[in-house]
Amino acid sequence: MALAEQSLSTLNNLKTREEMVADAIRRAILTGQFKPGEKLDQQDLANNLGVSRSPIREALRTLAAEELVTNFAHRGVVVTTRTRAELEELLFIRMMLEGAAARRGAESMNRAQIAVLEKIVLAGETSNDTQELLQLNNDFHNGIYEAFSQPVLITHIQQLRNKIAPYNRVYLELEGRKEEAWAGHRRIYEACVEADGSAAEAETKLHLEQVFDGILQAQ
Amino acid sequence: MALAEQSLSTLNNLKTREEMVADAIRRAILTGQFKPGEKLDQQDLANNLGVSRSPIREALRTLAAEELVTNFAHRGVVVTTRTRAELEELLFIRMMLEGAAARRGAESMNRAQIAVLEKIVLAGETSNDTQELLQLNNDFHNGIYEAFSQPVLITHIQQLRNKIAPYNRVYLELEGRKEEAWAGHRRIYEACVEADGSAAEAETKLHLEQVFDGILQAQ
DNA sequence: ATTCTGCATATTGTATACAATATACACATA
DNA sequence: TATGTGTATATTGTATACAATATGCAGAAT
Repeated sequence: MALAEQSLSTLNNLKTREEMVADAIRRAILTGQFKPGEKLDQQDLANNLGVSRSPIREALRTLAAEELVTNFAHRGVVVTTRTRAELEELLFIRMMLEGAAARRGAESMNRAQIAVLEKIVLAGETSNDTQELLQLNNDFHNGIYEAFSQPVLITHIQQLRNKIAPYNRVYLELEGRKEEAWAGHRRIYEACVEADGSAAEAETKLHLEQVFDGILQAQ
Repeated sequence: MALAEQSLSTLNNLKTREEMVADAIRRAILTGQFKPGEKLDQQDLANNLGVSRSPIREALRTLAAEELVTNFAHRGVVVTTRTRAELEELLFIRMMLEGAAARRGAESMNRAQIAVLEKIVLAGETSNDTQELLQLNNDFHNGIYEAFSQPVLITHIQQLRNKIAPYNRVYLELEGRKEEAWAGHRRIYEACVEADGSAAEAETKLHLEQVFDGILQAQ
């Protein structure tokens, strides 16, 4: 094994089991492998991931604080389910934060960042794979938000999106929604090209409103 | 022991040790008993709270996800410290969310809720005890936000305030800040009386800006 | 004197053992 | 049959034992 690879692997192993377990379960929830309402058995998780219940339990506390799972004392952990009203609240908050972030992003993007964004838009407009589209959607928004240095805001937005993620998988498969979403992305992209913060904010809010409409419709 | 008391006590004991521990440590951080940067020794906590390390560790994972503490693998947990830039970001987010919440609150408060708010304002204007003023400040804002039913938004705001709490204790002791803060509260209160959402939002943002100015000045 | 090396120690991370609670089912009772 | 009660069982919650890592200091090397 090459040294570089070895040290890289060693670095990865520096992550504790608790961290790796939390990442694995979080990923499973975000990708829809574990669905809302599904019970997560600690011993099963431990067996599947090859660790004891200790790091499993600690990881579940982390995920519970992120509201991706809900813990019922003595009864177990389930993937969080959300009412329509709760989703609406989350979507409202997300609109405020992402609107503000888009404004700042559009005002501070450089050419290289815009070029990356353009490639993502083109890829999104032509792709038809749901999994890939979800990834491109993430890349697009992150491409804007990472243009400026507000790590706290970005983290908050990401966590909000995670909370909604289990509910926006169905949405993209609705007729016409995919095209609608990427038309919105293109308008936001164009606002970025012109460094027009107000337009970026307005288009982002409009775009999210359409997305949310689809998500709520799918419930 | 009276039956009512007993059953109440039993209900309280239904809380797991992990929950009680998390509450205790969270409270200690929010009240300034544990200060930013302070290391939290697991065994010490276990001894002081009369439990084993297991519930302590799980509680610390919860608090870490809330960003009240920061975990360094194999090195321990410390109360989270924040840079000025991070505080500014948190304050910015809080302004957006609390502004929106104040608008909705002002538009939906009933007479009883307004009467409660008035008492809080009067108490705040006359009190001089820092601890009490912090509590009254909480009560005032919660009094508005709980007037409407948006539990998700309220939770988010509360968590944001918790993240900042360790840094806003010094502020109230700065000359003139206490009066400034309660003058702001009164203006927000008056906007609520008139059910003027726009004014409530504007006054809340103004109020928070002043508070933030004080917090940042104290750093 | 300063820097490096290696070991001792303390603390955290993980596994396992044990206790407490909730659930389900059998059985009794009306 | 329907309802209630008790007990067995499975799962979670907690304590303890053990492993792994980081830290600090003693002593060596320069």
